[in-house]
Amino acid sequence: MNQDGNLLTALSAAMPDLNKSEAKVANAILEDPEAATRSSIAVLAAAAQVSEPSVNRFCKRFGAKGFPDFKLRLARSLVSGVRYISRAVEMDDDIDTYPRKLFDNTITALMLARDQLPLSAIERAVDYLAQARHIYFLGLGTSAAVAQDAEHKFFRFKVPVTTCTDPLMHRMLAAGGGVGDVFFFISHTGRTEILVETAELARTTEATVVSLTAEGSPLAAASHLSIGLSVSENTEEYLPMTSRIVQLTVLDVLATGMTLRRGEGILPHLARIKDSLKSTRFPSGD
Amino acid sequence: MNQDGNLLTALSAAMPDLNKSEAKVANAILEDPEAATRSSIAVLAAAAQVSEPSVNRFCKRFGAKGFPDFKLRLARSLVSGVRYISRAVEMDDDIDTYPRKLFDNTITALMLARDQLPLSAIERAVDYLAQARHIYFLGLGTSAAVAQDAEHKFFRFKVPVTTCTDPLMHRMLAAGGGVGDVFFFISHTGRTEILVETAELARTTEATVVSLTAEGSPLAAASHLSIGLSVSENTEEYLPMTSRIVQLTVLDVLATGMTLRRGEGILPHLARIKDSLKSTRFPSGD
DNA sequence: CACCAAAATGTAGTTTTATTACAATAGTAA
DNA sequence: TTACTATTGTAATAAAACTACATTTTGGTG
Repeated sequence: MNQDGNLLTALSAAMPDLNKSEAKVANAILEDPEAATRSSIAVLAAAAQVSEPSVNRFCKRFGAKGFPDFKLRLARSLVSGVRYISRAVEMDDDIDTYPRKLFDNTITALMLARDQLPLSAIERAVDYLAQARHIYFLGLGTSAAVAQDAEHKFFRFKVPVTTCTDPLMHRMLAAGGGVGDVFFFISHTGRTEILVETAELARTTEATVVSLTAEGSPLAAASHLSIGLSVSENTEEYLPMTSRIVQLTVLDVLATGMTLRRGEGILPHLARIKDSLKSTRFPSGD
Repeated sequence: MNQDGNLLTALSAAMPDLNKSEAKVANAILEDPEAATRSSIAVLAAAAQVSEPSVNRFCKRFGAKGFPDFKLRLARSLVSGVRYISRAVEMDDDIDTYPRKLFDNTITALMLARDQLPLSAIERAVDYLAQARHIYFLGLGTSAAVAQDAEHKFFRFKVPVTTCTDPLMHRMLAAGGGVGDVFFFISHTGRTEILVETAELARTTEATVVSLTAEGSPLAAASHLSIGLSVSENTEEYLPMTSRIVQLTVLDVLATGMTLRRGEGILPHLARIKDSLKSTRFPSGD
């Protein structure tokens, strides 16, 4: 798993589990990974303010044979050209700076999510969705847009899909849930009271409650199944940004899972839906 | 910054100009570059049947500071080739495969977009948006969800923002456009007839027409300003996937551009909006 | 063909770098 | 507090890379 999983994301992900000197080393590396690949163990140890063996132990902890091997892996991870230390946008950033930062932050968020994807939860979610008689995507605020996007994906599988943004409507829908209904809740924080209450209400019925939300949140607790995303709040200064992108991508994964579950047979159907739009468009060159 | 020309290619290219022992080293490396990155200078020298200093000289000849530096560059060259190839999901992919593929494809799309971002168009778009009296985000299908997301971002800047998905409503809104109105069209293909017609209608008014769509598309042509995204259709088998993610990220960039344009003064306002949601949530642990 | 550069390659020793063994310290539970 | 464990550092050792210089090879010349 070390072979492919990006080392930088592994570092950021492991941060909480590291002890003092290990954390120092991790920080020093994340600070300037490029420089780290060019440094000797002594230089890096100095930069991190720890002893050389600490750096060495750190490397081994991450599955490397030793420091040189670690540097090699690091170099490989760097190829993508992403700034891993998610630098926040500053007020005096110019046009050459902030777009790149935003893209890099988003890319980093996706890489982190990719490396800690709760695959078994996803698999079970696909099970539920594939067997659903009716799917309800419920979200508020930014997540409402995500829910709308999900609707646009899942109706293609010949399942009735409903999205709505009215919390009162949510409650009524939830109260009316029955066997085969899947209530799919989407929430960044997983702490929005009305949404959690709606989830609890849905749980009192025969319906299945699935959520795509923060790990360990009240909403996750209220669900039969939760696809837990570990949220790095710090990057989202004033505008919600990366979290919804991750959510959308997870929904892509679920939709793809549906497609695979349905087998080859569904492909002509999907193609037909896609082709139905052709006549609404100006002919394309290619 | 880096001499990014692939090192392996450079090696093969330089072959004819190399002397005997250098050629031996080159061959040994090309034989198994992966192994070369893991070997010490002694091992590689043995494999190439030359002395260690020969290997060292060889490295310097190719612009490296020394053997370790050379290995680093080699390691980089080895990944860069593969990284950017996006792999399509196959019908027999399993849970360990397709989620990763989807994430990788999305990440790749973002990296590509990042590297060819039309910065000047973005800058001008921020100009328009910052001066707008009213912003209309118009999109259909998947792009409707993107438009909705945009609405959730831009209303925060104290500008009236309208989104709607009804094409007839679009037309009426467009027809009523005036000075200071910005019609922001979002479309993956840029070829949807009704949308292009609406854009053309809006152009007959005093309003400004901006579009986030495929480069060189009819919609782009119909706009005062177009933020052109080069679309790689091939990855999108049956469901639109990566394009909307890129669109969303570009909208993040625009929103951030707005924030920067407005200056520090806007920050308390953004914070207030964010805080307004606090009371709707269960208290968080941290 | 012998001879002499000049280039190429190798040898051996030096320096740098990484690792290991072990000691010291800090933290934790009895 | 004491004893135990986990963490970190010190110093010695081993490994790797590099340099200076010796040797060989190559190619041209008398």
